[in-house]
Order: sequence, then C-alpha cells, then structure tokens
Amino acid sequence: MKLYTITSFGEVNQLGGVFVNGRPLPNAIRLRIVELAQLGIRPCDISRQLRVSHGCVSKILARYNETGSILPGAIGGSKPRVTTPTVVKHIRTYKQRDPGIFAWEIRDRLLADGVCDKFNLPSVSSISRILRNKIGNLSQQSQYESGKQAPHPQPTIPYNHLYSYPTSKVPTPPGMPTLPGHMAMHRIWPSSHSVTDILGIRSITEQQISDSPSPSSNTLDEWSVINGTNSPLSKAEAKYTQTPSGSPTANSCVTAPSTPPCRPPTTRASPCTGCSATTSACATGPTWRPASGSAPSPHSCDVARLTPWGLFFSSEDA
DNA sequence: CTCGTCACGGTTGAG
DNA sequence: CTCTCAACCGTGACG
Repeated sequence: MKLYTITSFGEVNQLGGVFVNGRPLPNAIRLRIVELAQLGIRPCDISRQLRVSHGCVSKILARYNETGSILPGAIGGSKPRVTTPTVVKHIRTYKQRDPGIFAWEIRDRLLADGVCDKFNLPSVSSISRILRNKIGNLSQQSQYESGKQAPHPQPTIPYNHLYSYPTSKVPTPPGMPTLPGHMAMHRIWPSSHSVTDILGIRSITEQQISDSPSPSSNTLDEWSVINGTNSPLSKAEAKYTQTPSGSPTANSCVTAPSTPPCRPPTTRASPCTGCSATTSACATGPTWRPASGSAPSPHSCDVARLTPWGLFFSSEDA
C-alpha cells in the first residue's frame, strides 16, 4: 500500500520528503546524509531531518562506507560485450584446430593466449552459444559439443559470472570491503548523472551544507534550490531541461570532505578519462573500467547530461 | 526505537 | 524507430 502522495512533479513519502520513483536522490541530499552521519548524527535522525526513508539513508551510508562514493550507480544500459569479433575469430580458430575442444578449454586458451584477460573473458555458456550460433556450421560438432559439455562441472555459469557483482542489492561482494575497482566496480560504470550532478550541485552544497541544517527545513527547498530556478517547469520540460548552473570548477567534489572509512583504490580510472578536465573532479563515483581498456562511452562524460531535479517543484507544498 | 534487509513499482539506456 | 532486458533507484514494511 503506497502511503505517499503523488504530486505534479514527484511523489511525497511518509516523511514529507519529495522523491521521484525510480530516480536517485540528488547529490546534495546524498552528500548531506553522509556529512550528517559523520557528524555523529544517527541514521534515524538523518532520515527524519532530510525526510528520506531510513532504508535509503542506510543504503547510501552503506555504499559510502564501502566505496567512498556518495554517487548512485549507473542506471540502465547493458553490459559491455565480451564476445567481440576478435574473440569469436579465436574461438573459431580453436574449434577448427580441435573440433572436439571443450568450451571451458576454449575459455582457458583465450586467457592463456592473451586474447582475453580475466575481465573480458567470456563465460563458458557464452562460448557455447558462440559455438552453437556462430560457428555451428563449421562442422557437425554441435551436437557432439553439447553432449560433451554436459558433464562439465559448471555448464551453466551465468553469463555475468565474470562480473563480481552478486546482486543489485549488494554493490560489493562480501569479503571485498575495499572494493577493488577492477572487480567489484567492473559493472559499475559512471553514473549517467554524476557529472551533471557534480557540476550543478556543488554550489548548492556549499551554500546549504554550510548553513546549519534546520530540522524544519523542507526537503522541497532542497529540490527547489537544486532545480536552480523558481519557475515551475512542466514535468516534460523539467525532466531534462535543467539549466547547467554555473561553470564547473576543478575542485568540484561531491565526495564528502572527510576521509571515508574505506577509500576506493586511487588507481581507479577517472569516470571521465579523456573528457573535459573539469570532470576530473574528485567525485569518487562508481567507476566502470571497460574490460577492453577502451574509454567509457562518451555518454558517461556528457557534461551536458541533465537530471530531472527540476521535477521537485511540487505544487503540493509538503 | 533503531537499523539492516527485501519486495515492489518505477526509470534508464545499451543492444 | 521501437522493443527487450537487466541494471539501477527510493519507498515502505518487516523482523
């Protein structure tokens, strides 16, 4: 039963806070959550003060403790493909040389020959699929292959098993508290909103965080400021018409100022390597390092990427 | 009362 | 261009 109400531009939770279902909280709120926690304020009090559900506060703080980042994960998209033409070509070669080769043997050879590294090595099931779909005509080995593979101890390795990324609920596998970027963050490419949020919200956070947070401060105020304008936007407009507020500065930093309990490896690639220098800010957002070593999608660096925070001008003042 | 966890309904973006 | 799918989101409820 949904107890929150739906406004023209968002929804209001039980605490009176405004949110957009399915969308991350703005970085200003996320940052404040972390900062308040570091001031010793209990999560339950943070929840009430910022009008964010305690589950969300818990989640954000847990993520921050693990990754040192306040940024949300990347939403949407697909995993980078590992079955590149080169890989397929090598698989075909292996199959030609040894028609009876096991998929897992192919996998081992791809690794041994340096065709793939441990990050972009296709799973056994992927190799099987390639053999079946793309190289099936190579010989009449398909049936033989499938029958031969059956006894293999791990015939049904998930496609994604290479990505040490158990579930969406646990950003970091247990036992990997330091979150090695090359593994745990592998699937986590830069947030689609990170840059914009960083650039657009810094001034807000500087202004608001410095202020003593009033217990009665309305979360809507946050959203309003984040929106950067007082002119109500239609939902359709507001969604992606946030005005890029101000020029980014080199020291833009969404990460909370104090040292997190667990810093991510400093060797992690910048979320926007190769992009504008202004994006080299110290936002320790989730970083996806492409297995191929190629640069992340340009979209990841899209400074102009807009966020829907204009949505949070609720006509229904909470 | 507090907090970790999970189901849910939602959004997103690559393929 | 539209669709699919699997990632993510925050909320609310439960223990």
